[in-house]
Amino acid sequence: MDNPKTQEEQSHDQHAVRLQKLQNLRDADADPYSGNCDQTHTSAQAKALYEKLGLEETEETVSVAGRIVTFRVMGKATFLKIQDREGVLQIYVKRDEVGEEEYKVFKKLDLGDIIGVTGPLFVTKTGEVTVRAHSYALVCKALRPLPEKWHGLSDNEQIYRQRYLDLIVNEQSRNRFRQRSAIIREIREFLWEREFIEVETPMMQSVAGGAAARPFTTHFNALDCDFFLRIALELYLKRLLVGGMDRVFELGRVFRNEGLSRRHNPEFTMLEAYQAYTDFRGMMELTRGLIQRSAETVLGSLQVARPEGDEIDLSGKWREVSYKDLIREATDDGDWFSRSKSDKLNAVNKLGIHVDPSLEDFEVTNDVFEKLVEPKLIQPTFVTHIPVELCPLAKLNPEDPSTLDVFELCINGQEIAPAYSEQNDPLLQRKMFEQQVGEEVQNLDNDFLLALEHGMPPAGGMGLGIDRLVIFLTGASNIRDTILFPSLRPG
RNA sequence: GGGUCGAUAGCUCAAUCGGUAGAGCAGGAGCCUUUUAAGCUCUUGGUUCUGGGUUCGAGUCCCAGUCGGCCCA
Repeated sequence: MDNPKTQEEQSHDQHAVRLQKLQNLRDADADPYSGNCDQTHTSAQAKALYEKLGLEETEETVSVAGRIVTFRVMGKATFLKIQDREGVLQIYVKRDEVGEEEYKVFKKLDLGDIIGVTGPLFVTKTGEVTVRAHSYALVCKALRPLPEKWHGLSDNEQIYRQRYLDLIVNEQSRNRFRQRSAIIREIREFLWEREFIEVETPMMQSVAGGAAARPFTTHFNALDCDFFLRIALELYLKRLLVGGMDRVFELGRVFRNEGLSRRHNPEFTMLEAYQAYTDFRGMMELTRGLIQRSAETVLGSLQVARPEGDEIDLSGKWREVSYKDLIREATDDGDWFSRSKSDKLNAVNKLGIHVDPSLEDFEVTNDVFEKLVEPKLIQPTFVTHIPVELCPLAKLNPEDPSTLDVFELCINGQEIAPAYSEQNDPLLQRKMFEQQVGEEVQNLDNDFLLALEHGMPPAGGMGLGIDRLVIFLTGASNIRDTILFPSLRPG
């Protein structure tokens, strides 16, 4: 069945060699895609079983399954390792145990093939728990070779475009996405325990409100009109507050038609939670508890390591400081907020940052915040008393109506979670929306304002950027390392 | 969008001043019945991202483009 000449000619072309191997199997009536195999134990369970029995060799038989990641033929015996969702397990195959003919076929297996193996456990003389194969079954022939076993896959582009290869080969990446899942699970558990209910609201909206960002546009054929992908969850969740859902949250994708960077992906995952009869102070407790719980469960610690070397300490209460104090400190100017815009621009240049002179006064200050303050807020910090211009959806601070009853939580040099005492005065809300004319595509959501007029209970609301939370909890250096399939130009 | 760096075998990477494109792993043919990045012998494998240009000669220099990384907006 082998044609040595053909194989020799094609030995450089691994795809062709594997196609030939597949054909040989089919010719022998052994289609590797038609069957399945048992999995009584995962790799970790098999090892645990052996530890529990504590025997040098046991007759306990296990069936395991996974992808072949190493394959060492030593003549009439072979060691190989299979990888399943929990890790890697060694398999030992002896010619004398599986039979001469079977062993010949077995040796044609390739790295990347998926097999099932049944046999008893033993430990090798170097101490590794191993399955002594009584039988095996090829259940999927891989036609493409795996990336290199030692260096793995390091080409960024291939990692993102062919994430499956990254996941097969790079354990760190595998772990990071498991952690992401665990974090999200903890967030849900935390909110469910506090009697929040989870909802789903429209992703396609005729008015994309709730934030200042440019939306993606799409066309709704049946209605023959343009729709927008949502940029925030806020306005629909507040409608649900009006509807009597006093504790409500949504965890889902939002879309912002803006640039890509180390910290921005156009589609990203947001949590928003709203709780009636509390305010932004209540949200402070909620947000802190939620992040502490995630860190504790997923990392087992409230001290989070950073790639930069230092640690983030999430324990205890977190620092609270007003926006204005931070600005005065960063500009070393106690009278910053009484200066004219041109004075501010002059001062900003001296601080060594570039600011667009056509910006509004408050935007100049906010640029200072984003460029000089935020990057330095490594330890968790609730920034409070944010200027009224920056958000039209929050209640004014009673003592200083030029600021809002809100906080912006910064950790790891990034803003990660804003929270408000939600504005529920329908007339004032309308006025604040109307003053926002200069903002990017932020049309007036009249339907939302109508809902407010029916009465929304006083409430605290918070939003949490899940990707950014995952960045710092997992020590990733880039948002793309926390998103399985980040946005890329079509290749 | 601007700046900058990069793209070489399936993967990870070399290639001096512009002078015959190499290695390790993977692959192929063998040896090897407890290996650990197994080992040993032999061996296949290239549109050097694409398209132009300079040159006797281009992976290398120049121009344009594609994709990606980083920094900035």
